Amino acid sequence: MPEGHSVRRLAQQFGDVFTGEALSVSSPQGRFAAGAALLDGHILTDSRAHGKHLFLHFDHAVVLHVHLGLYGAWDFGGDATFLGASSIGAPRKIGEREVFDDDGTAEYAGPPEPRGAVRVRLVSAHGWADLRGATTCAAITEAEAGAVLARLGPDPLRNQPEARTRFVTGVLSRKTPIAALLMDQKVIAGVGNVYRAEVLFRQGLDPWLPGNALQGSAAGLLWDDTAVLMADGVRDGRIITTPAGYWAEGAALPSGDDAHYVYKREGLPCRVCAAPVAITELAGRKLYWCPGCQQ
DNA sequence: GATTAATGCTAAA
DNA sequence: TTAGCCTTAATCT
Repeated sequence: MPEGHSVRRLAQQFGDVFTGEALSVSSPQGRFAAGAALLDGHILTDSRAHGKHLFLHFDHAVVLHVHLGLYGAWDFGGDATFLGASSIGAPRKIGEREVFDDDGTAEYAGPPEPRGAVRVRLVSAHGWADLRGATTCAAITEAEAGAVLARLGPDPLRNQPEARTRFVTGVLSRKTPIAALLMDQKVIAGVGNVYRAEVLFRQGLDPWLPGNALQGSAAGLLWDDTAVLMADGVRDGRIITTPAGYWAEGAALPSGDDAHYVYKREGLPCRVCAAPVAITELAGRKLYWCPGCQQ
C-alpha cells in the first residue's frame, strides 16, 4: 500500500480540488450504494489524513472514511480548472503507484465510463475521483471518526503535542521487537513495510531488539528520522531513503533500484558494508535488513 | 495467457 | 488463524 505519505498527498489533493464543492456521490460497483446516497449532493468541508486513514468531512457532519489497504487507489480527472487547483502536480492516480498524464492535450468530456469495480465515484462541476480496491470505505459520524483516530498512534506528519514522547514511551514500554512496533499503527501511524525496513537500517537498529531494550535517545532519533523520510515522501510522491550519492551520476531523482538501502534488495550487497541483505518473515510480512549494519 | 506477489487491514472462523 | 479485498506489475509458461 501507499504508506502514510501517499494518504497525506491524497488529503491534500481532495482539499485542493474538491473542498467547498457539492459532490455527486455514487457507487458504480454497488457495494457502497447506501453510503453514497447518504453523501450525495453534500459539500466537502475538510479533508484529513492520519496515518494511512483518509477522512473526507461533509457539510452534514458525515465523514467518508477510507483505508486503501494493500492495493486500493484513487483515480482523478477533470478540466483545466480542476487540474490547475492541484498543488501536488495533478497526479491522475494516487495509490500503490502514482501516475501522471504525459500530456495535457486531452479534452475533458466529463467522467469516463466506470472501469472495473469502482466502489465510490465523486463528481464535482470540474472533475471526478474514483476509488477502487479499498479495505475500508464507510460513511460514518464525526464521533465514529474520532474513535478511529483514538485508536491510532501519533503520525509523524502531523504536529501533535507530545507525539514524539508518546512514540518513545510506546516503544520503551514493550518487549515486542522494534521491527514489529514500527508496523503497529497504535505505536506510530503511517509507517508501512518500506519505511519500517529503511528507517531501521538508517538508524543501525537490530530489527529484533525489544522495544524496552532501546535507549530513549535511540527511540527519539528513530522517530525523528521517520518524520524526515515521510515528509520527503509527501514532497516527492514516492519513498526515497538513499542520498544522492547512491543515485546515477547527475540524476535529480534515483531510479527505483537506487531509492532504498534494503527494501527488496535481499541477496544484494549492502550499500554500506557489502554484506548480503537478508530477508526474514516477521508477522506475515517480509522484513529486509542488513546483518552487518544492524546489530 | 496464467500466476504470483505487493507499500495492509478487517472480519469471519 | 485465515480468507477477502478484486488492482497492478512483474514473472512464469
